[in-house]
Amino acid sequence: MSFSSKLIDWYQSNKRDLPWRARKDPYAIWLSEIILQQTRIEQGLKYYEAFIETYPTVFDLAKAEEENVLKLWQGLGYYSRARNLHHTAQHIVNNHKGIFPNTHSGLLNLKGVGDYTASAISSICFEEPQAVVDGNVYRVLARVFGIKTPINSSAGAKEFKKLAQKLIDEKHPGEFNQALMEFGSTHCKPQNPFCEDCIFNSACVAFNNGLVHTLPVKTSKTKVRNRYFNYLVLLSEDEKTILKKEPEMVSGEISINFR
DNA sequence: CAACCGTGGGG
DNA sequence: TCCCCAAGGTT
Repeated sequence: MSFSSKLIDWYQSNKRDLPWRARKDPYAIWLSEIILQQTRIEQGLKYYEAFIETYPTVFDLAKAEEENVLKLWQGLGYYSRARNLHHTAQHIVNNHKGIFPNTHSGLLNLKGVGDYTASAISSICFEEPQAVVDGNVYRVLARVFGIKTPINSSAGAKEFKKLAQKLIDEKHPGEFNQALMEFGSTHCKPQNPFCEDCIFNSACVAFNNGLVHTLPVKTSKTKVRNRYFNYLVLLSEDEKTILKKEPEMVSGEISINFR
């Protein structure tokens, strides 16, 4: 049985009942995808409900005041998403008669829509086989296939997109994409994944080599941290610093000799 | 490609 | 308290 078949079978019986899964119209899917960018489903859920209720169609969103859109977005973070959302709704209404582009490349032209979101919309709404690669997909593929390429590198981005694209079920791309993300989100979790009860554990490279907690690999970016050091500087009567360097000084240690 | 954009939750 | 992570995109 293929990777995609096993995955989709798992999805059929394990998927959560989420409101946007009941529809395939690009407005609802686009709205949900923008809201869910870098946002947990539990957090985005209320906002999706509020937006779809307040602005049932792209026309309603387009004619809203930006101020009101931002007000409804309040608390979600990444506020440029809200401005782009409103801007794109007006663009769709004014230049495309309210009809969303129906291809991956067409969707990519919309503000706030990158490769991930264009792939999600085109696969879910138009059955275009474009693989999504989000944090969940990185994790699942890195573990199952034992990929050690850092996910936050350009090489990693290419490699994972290529693999996901190879694995995708071209007959059911939307289903496959959602299944892969759902699997990563609720089963192949970052911490304490359910490896003992996993459809891939006989083949999973990470599971069979003790790498589950090692993969995916992420290169640590140099993060700025405020550190406070206290120095004691001793001066002699003639303003000379009294400090003697130790030979063989260990990096990071400072030695001061008093005399 | 690094930096930046936000908030909430978990370890 | 601190760091990581979350259905990413833009500059």
